[in-house]
Amino acid sequence: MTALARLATGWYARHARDLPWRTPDVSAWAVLVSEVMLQQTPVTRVVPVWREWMARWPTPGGLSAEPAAEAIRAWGRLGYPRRALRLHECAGTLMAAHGGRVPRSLPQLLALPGVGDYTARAVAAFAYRQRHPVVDTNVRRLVARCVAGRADAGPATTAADLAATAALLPASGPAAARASAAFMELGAVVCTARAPRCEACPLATRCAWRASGRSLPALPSRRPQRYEGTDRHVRGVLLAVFRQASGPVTRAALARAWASEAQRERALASLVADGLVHAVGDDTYALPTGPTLHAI
DNA sequence: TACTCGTGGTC
DNA sequence: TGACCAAGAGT
Repeated sequence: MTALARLATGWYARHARDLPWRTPDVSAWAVLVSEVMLQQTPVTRVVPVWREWMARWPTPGGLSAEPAAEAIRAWGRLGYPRRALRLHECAGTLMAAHGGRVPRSLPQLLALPGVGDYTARAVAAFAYRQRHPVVDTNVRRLVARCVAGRADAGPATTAADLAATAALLPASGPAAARASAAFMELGAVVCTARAPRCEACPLATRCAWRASGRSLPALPSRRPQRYEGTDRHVRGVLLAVFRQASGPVTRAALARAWASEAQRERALASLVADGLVHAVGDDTYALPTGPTLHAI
């Protein structure tokens, strides 16, 4: 085992947050749902929604048997609601092609809706204890600092990221999975983007970035981050109307939620294009009702 | 590759 | 106060 993995794993055993999807007996389905919910969404907001989903849909069969609208409603305000739709599709794929179980191989996981490179590796490692590098934004930053001595990682995940992380992992699957969880946790709570807590870091004595004097991170790109008034905002406002309605929603109801007609129509069209909303009449729309597997 | 896609907390 | 950003995926 590499020294970094040993130090990180030891720290993790003492300081890891007590997150419900880390309980030893959680199913691969529960891990998969947690990973999708955690995509670009903070842990504190995911926890209560994940608990609700697991209580309601402990297996993919339960979710796939319900209309997609229920997944969208139960998604609440986690953001990026296409993830709820993909998770519902994913449950259907698991039932249709995998016997209701989450597959174990990376290629099969990658083929699932809503599962990309990160999530496939996270499920293989955390649910099945396989030895795959799990590279998220936290790990990339940790490795960039500790190993490469840079203030932050480059713009995109590359084969180099995977190779650099794989080189840190212990030989056995379970130990590698623990090390990956430890690296992610360190990046999330200690080696943070803005205010790293090097005094609390178990890797500090071996960190190239710290040894070289902690050069400042590059200035953030100047892409506008404004949310108020964007099309994304309008989509959120309109979809909230659909979530709260028990049935179909009229154009008039949407007009009450957002005044600008051009922007409202543009947002509605994009929701329809994404499959989050369907037209059910001339001036009426609703969350998607299908497909359900069967009507018992 | 670069862009789109929500939401709410933080400093 | 408002810019930044938090376990990415899909196109």
